[in-house]
Amino acid sequence: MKIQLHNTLTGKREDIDPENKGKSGFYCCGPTVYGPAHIGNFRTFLLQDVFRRVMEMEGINVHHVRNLTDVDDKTIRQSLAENMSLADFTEMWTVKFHADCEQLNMRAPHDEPTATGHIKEQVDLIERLIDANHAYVAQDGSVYFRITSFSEYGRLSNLDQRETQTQATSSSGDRNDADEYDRETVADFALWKAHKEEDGDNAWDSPWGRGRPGWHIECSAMSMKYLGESFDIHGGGIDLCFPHHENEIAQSEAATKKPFARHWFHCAHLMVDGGKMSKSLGNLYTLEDLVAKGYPAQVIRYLLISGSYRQSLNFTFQGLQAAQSGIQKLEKTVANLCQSAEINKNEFRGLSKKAPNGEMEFFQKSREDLCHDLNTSACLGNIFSTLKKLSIETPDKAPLRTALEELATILEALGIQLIFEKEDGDKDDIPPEVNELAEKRWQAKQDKDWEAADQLRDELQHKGWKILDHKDGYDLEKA
RNA sequence: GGCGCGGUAGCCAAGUGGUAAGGCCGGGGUCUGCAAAACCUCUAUUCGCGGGUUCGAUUCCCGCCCGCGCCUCCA
Repeated sequence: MKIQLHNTLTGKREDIDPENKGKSGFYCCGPTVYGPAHIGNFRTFLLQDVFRRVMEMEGINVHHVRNLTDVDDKTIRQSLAENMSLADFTEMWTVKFHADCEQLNMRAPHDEPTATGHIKEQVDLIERLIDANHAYVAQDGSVYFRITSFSEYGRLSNLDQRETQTQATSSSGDRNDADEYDRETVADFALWKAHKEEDGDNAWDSPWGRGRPGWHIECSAMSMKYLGESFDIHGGGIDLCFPHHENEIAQSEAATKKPFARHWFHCAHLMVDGGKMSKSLGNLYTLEDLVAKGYPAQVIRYLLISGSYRQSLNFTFQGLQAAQSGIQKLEKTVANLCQSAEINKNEFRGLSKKAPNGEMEFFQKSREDLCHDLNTSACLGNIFSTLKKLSIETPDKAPLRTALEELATILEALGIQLIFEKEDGDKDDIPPEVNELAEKRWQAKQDKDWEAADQLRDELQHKGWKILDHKDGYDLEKA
């Protein structure tokens, strides 16, 4: 089935990979590893993960690259502050990032290049730009991209040159004032930054002296190295549109004279309580924060992908709660259907497969939602409505099995793993005294001693256990 | 100021030129000694406001109001 995605560059929904069948280069701007990624970062990475999964479901061979920015002002500043080498410092946060990704059930990219691991590629690219007169060396040994040499500049973010230049003049403030004297135009951006005192030992040799790469150049150099000078899809948060992606396009296309990424895939931001998430407002959450509050990573994943990617999603705890209830409903319904189909629910996940060439019988709508501009929200909606129909119409085992296979396939594309509770092993976790109370209460109930039974039930409640009665017995569940 | 996104039930959120998916919460019911759980079921004559086009607009056009984001290194 054809996959379509809105392209920021053209403002239209376009087919993905219409010509280069079966193979797709997908580059994502990854995190700067100077601290724990927050759930806003993860919303983007998660949506990218879903998109990759959708392509894979449809049989496209994706080459997924996501970089790690391991040298910039923040990483340098923090590592120095913590008295660690830049390498050790960024390694520490990379490990943390990977652990978070795994918890969130994200597929690892095929390549995860680092900026410091690709100094040579970046230097080479900068040299090409200087040779082509698209870049120049400033007095201090920094190298800048000459944006007036690239007439397409501003196309992605719809800024014309006059605008970018006046904007730069009026808003650059004093942050980069030292650089400004060296630049031909204030809007020119750094490809290579000459070494400064505050960088410590973090500098590399280059034809222009010691220094370090500017931020934008790493993505150009690394995407081209792993995916070629032109590739299919480039993704990131909407905030990267300008200047980061604009700069990437300028650098790359000026150097290669070829179109860079064909398709630009931008995710809207996650908001918190209706506004931007920021450290200073104290509303910046990490995965760890939420897990510590008792929300499983799967629930967080569900919430973060439950809104469509072009729409900003407002994070609230009420929303998290809703996500938790939603995923639980999904789990119960699937467990019931598995029972009807005489399938062990633990084998449910294994039922997923690649999507068929033709249509799905039951979950085609959900599949189309995913393929048509990654409409995760509609996809989930259609999952629920299809499930409702299924449980009412209760078809025979064979069609039910087909339905479950399709559902497993869709959920695999969403990366949602259902966790079925009350597995056989779980009973062991019940403390003996709790079991004893529950037994007593059951006995009292059999004896129709309601008062005693209710009292015991309250007691169990206090100990944090809930009784789920059914006809000829009961289950215990942690409250 | 420029660019972009959005305003749909208590909350979250799809969507289409033909009369409003889904989730959460809440109500009702079945079950139960009562609960809980589970299952079933109900909840927007209406889609920010005012015009226009149309047989018909939430969906297209114009204007207005409100919210949010980006505007040089934040996913």
